Amino acid sequence: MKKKRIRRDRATRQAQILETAARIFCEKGFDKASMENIASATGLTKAGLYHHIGSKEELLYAIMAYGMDLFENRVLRKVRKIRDPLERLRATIHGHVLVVTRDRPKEVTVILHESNALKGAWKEKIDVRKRRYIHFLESTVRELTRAGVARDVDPAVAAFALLGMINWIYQWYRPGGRLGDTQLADALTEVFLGGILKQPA
Amino acid sequence: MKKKRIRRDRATRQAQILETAARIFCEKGFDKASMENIASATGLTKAGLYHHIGSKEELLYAIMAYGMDLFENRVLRKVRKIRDPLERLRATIHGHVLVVTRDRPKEVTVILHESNALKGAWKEKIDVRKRRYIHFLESTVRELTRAGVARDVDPAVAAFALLGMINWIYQWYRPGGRLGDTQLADALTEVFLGGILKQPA
DNA sequence: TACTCTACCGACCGATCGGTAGGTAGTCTC
DNA sequence: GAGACTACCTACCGATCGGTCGGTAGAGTA
Repeated sequence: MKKKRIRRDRATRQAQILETAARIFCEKGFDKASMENIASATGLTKAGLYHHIGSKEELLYAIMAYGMDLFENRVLRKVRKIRDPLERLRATIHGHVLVVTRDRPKEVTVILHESNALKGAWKEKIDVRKRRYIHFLESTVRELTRAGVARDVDPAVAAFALLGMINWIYQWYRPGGRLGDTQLADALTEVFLGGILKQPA
Repeated sequence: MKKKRIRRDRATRQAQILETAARIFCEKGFDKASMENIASATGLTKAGLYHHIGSKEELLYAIMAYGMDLFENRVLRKVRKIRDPLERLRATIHGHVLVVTRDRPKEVTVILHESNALKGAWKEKIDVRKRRYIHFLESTVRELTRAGVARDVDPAVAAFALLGMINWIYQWYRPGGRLGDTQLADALTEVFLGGILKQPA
């Protein structure tokens, strides 16, 4: 019996490949996931998969870029408009935590865990976007310090401390457990703001 | 011209292999580091390397176990004796940060980054030791809450927030930079304690 | 119907991997 | 000096990998 292969149009396959590859990279890690794994999970052969993508590394880049798009559209774009730095920081933490726990855990996990698998120009393009976010956090902290709301904390340390808290979540948090995602977001907001502000919120 | 091979005794080679392999796993990642890489960096052939170790995975386990030994001896063993929970927590944070930044960055990085490369019994043995540390942190936080010193924060969230801050350090901190390691330890202590205590220290 | 476009496949390639069998040459013991 | 021990090497194996080549079949167009 011959396997029935399904033909799809370009855009549909591209989306399906990104989704599937993100899942498999996330489960097995970039190096241990073979292109054959991804191809068959997509309902294609390896050669068929290569009709749509250029290389394994390009596929990884596409997943990361998609994850960054999502983060920037869903979090950064909205909070940049907020004038009050305290409210801006609150909204950022809340949004970031929810992206990590609820929206696109696979793409985010890949970004966090496989960043060293990317090289050269591709790595640089992702790193630039990460750095932009760090600077955004740092300058928000600086604003709070200048306004006398926050203690005189090193903005870089504060930014990386926050990033560490949030980016570590994927290592332990499992949705559907005892802790809800908004609860987690609130708790982390409280810890971080308590840590840098002069008086509790 | 024949290469002169150097003979060493068991213990010396073992230590040298662990050290070298930790460096290479750390630089290239577990999957991309080949046994040939490690062998030649040790001054051996691959077969010569296999005279000393059982498998690539066992080597990874040995590195992680060594890193955990170090952490437990240098941090946990000393702070467990401290009666006052606040002082105990302070000493733990300080010690943990210094292990990550100063003592054994390579072994620690391997533990943090390659934990999924281990499987079955080996993974479980490392995970048990990690979990013991988490429980230690949680119960210290619980003590502080019961004593009325800390706010009524979820001990698990607090523990993982702290772990996230500290374990993220290896992603961005470079020794010899603007920031000293004790400075960093103090700053993170301040942020975390400020985040969970009722009043600033 | 004939031509084109494109999504896809079967079969294959060279490279590299973790790991091993069997031998060799120093060193230690008596 | 004989024998045992052990640290190590040369040469090799089967498996798997990322990637490619030369097609093929179905849908769209004229």
